[in-house]
Order: sequence, then structure tokens, then C-alpha cells
Amino acid sequence: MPERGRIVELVDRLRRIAHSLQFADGLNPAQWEALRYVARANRNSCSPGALAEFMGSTKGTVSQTLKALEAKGLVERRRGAEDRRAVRLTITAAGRAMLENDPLVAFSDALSSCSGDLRASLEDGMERLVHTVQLQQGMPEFGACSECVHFRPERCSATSTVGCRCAISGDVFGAPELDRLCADFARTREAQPLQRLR
Amino acid sequence: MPERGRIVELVDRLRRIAHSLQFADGLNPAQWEALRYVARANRNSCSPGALAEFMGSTKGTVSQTLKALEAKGLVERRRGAEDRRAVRLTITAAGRAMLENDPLVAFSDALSSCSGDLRASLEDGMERLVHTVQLQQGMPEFGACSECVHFRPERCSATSTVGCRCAISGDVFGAPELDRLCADFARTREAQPLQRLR
DNA sequence: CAAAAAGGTTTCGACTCGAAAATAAGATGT
DNA sequence: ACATCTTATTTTCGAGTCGAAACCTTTTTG
Repeated sequence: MPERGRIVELVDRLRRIAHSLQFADGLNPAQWEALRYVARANRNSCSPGALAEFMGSTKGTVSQTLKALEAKGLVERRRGAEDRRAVRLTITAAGRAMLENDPLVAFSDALSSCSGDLRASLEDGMERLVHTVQLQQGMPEFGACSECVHFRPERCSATSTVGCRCAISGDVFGAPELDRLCADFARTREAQPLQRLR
Repeated sequence: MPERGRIVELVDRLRRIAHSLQFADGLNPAQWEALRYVARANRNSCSPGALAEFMGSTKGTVSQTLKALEAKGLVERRRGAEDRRAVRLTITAAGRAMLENDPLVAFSDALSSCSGDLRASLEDGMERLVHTVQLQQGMPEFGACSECVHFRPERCSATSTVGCRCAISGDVFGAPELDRLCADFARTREAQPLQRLR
């Protein structure tokens, strides 16, 4: 019997540490999370609504977080050209600069001295843990095209780069956006998570 | 280059999920964390001060968390017999019952279908990650006698069970308390964390 | 077109948390 | 003994976060 609650304690310790680290540079944890998201989401998902879903929060709450980030000059809100209800979020140069000293890189630093295999196996394990819990709890999952059900490979117009036509939105994403987070993400191969770790 | 920020995203995802799960049964994340702590700390560490240190919070904040838990009948606060400034915290039967459906067991459940080796290697990796970051950041670490510098094995008075005399507090802990968290904990072998994972 | 739906923002109230002051009991020094 | 310092905790207060509900505006639908 390998002690039932160890993972519970570890997850809560991680939560507590990550929480307290993220009060750096005048931002709070929600603001750091939103800033990271805006830097990492594809163009279809850079909206307050998608961010709210990502954060498991409400649009009202997210609106205030974004207001704070905009006031600090870290993100921009622009109304959409075609659909004038929509707001498109973009990170500014100052926002990217801020992310250079993301307080959570402390976790990345902690892994810097261990082998790539070790790091990869830990990351894979944590990723499956996250995925499994999100699935069990019916939480939405965000991810990139490469593992998405809606992914349809496609050649871009002029160049020979392989892009992605999304079966949901119908939009084409080029190489730079293929690795970005998407709100329409649905993982391929839903079953048997965590059975084989590597 | 195995993508720099993956661990950052995973940790923040874990934080977000753990946060939102912990609004169950009328408690909030701080209250769940405190309840778990009271159930898990040894008798020297069951105090508001130690809890504040554990949670990286202030005594004032913790005092309110405890007031809420006491009002719900989940913990008891009793003034110490010898030192009347001190308060000793104990978990009630209702508190233990509450912990039976700790919302974070979702993480334990997520690992239930994978092999013991896999689970152990993931837990070991996460533990080293937590330990390394706590060390880097100068955060206090809590742990049990078995890995503590101050541990001095000792036979209990009447029985033949091996206990622990703590070199700091001078107190003797019997078998049931050897695995409990202690505020005076200091890990043996400070160096090279995460070099070898197993 | 009117009505409903979708995307966001604002308002309001409850709650959390940290800083500082207050309380109270030991410990220390003379 | 007595004043002072330290330790342990609680209370008070104010800033800030967050969610629910109401509101505004722009599409979509019937």
C-alpha cells in the first residue's frame, strides 16, 4: 500500500508554491496566467471568452483581469473587424518582456540539472495526470493542432510548408501557429490515459 | 531543445485545477489545506503559527481560516496546558469525515489505473521538484522524522517500539507520530536533488 | 423585422488576505 | 520583585479578487 494521499499532498504543495511565487512584478496569479495564455493561444482563441473557459472562471472576472493587464500596457484589446462583438487580444512588447521573468520558470530551473529523459518522463507523467483529471471532471482541455481531432493537414498557398485546416473553424493555421493553444481542441485517442507512461 | 516552458504550463494547469476543485462542501482552498495539515502534523506542530509558516501565510490570515473551520466543527482550538499562550489544534471526528471526500483525491483516482512503479516514479519526481524549488526559494520545508536531521532513534519506555527523540524539541515521538509533518524538519543530504530520479 | 443568442463589460456584494495594532503569557535582566 | 523583551495568537481595517446578475451591443434566427 504505497500511501494513498501522497499525490494529494504533492499537488497541493505545488499549488501553494506556484500561487505564492506568482505575486511578482505587481501582477497576481490570475494576471500571470492570462498573460501566458495570450502569448500562447492561436488567433481564434485570443478572446476574453476563450480565456474565461481556459481559466475556469467567468467572463466578468476575466474582463477585470484584462483591464488590469491593459492598464499596465501588457496586452491590447481590439474589437474584431468582421464581428464587432468580438474582442481580439494581443500581447504587447512589454508583455513579452514581462514574460521573460515569469516567476514560474523557477520550476524549469529546478529541472535544469537533471537529464532530458528524466525531465521528459516527469513532464509526460504530469501531463497525463492533468489530462486524466480534466477528463474525469468534465473540464475543457486546451491543446495544439498536432494532437487535435479536427486537424486536417494542408499545404499553404505559396510555400510548401504544411499547415492545418481546422475542421471546426475552417481556418488555416500556418507553421507558426500550429503549436498554439486552441479553444476548439479535442484530443485524439480519448481512452486509456496513464496506462503506459512512455 | 525540449521546449522550455512545458513544465511551467503544467504546474500552472495543476494549480488552476487544484484550486477550482477545492471549493467543495462549503470549504475554500485555504480551509482544505489547513484541515489536511491539522490531520497530518505532529503534536508539536499543531499550532496556528506552524500552520501559517506551512501555508506561507500570516498568522492573522490563518486565524480566520481556523475560526471558520472551528465554526463548522471540523477542528478544535484549545489553549495549551503548560504554555497558556499556545493554542493546540486538533481535528474532530467531523473533520476526519470531511477529509474522507477531500476533493483532491481526484488526483489519486487519476493514478489508480496505472502501475505502482509508474505512480511512484511520478510522485518521486514531483517531490524532488517541490523540494528543489522550496530550497531555491528559501521556503520552509515540512517533513517527517524518518528523513530529518534531528532524528535520534530511541526505544519507547514500556514497549519495544522504536520512537524518535527530536534533537530540537527534545520530545519523543512514538510510532504513530513518526510519519507526521513537523515544523522543525530539516532534510538530510541537502545537496544534489533531482540528479538521479530513482 | 422582432426576438433570441452571442460576446463583453459593469456593478455589486461576499469573501480573502495581509499589515498593523491589540492582547496575553513567558522569559530575561537587574 | 519589576520592568522589559519576546513569543503566540487574535482582532481590526482596508485593499483587492471573484462570481452572479444586469446591461450593452452586434449578429443570427424565426
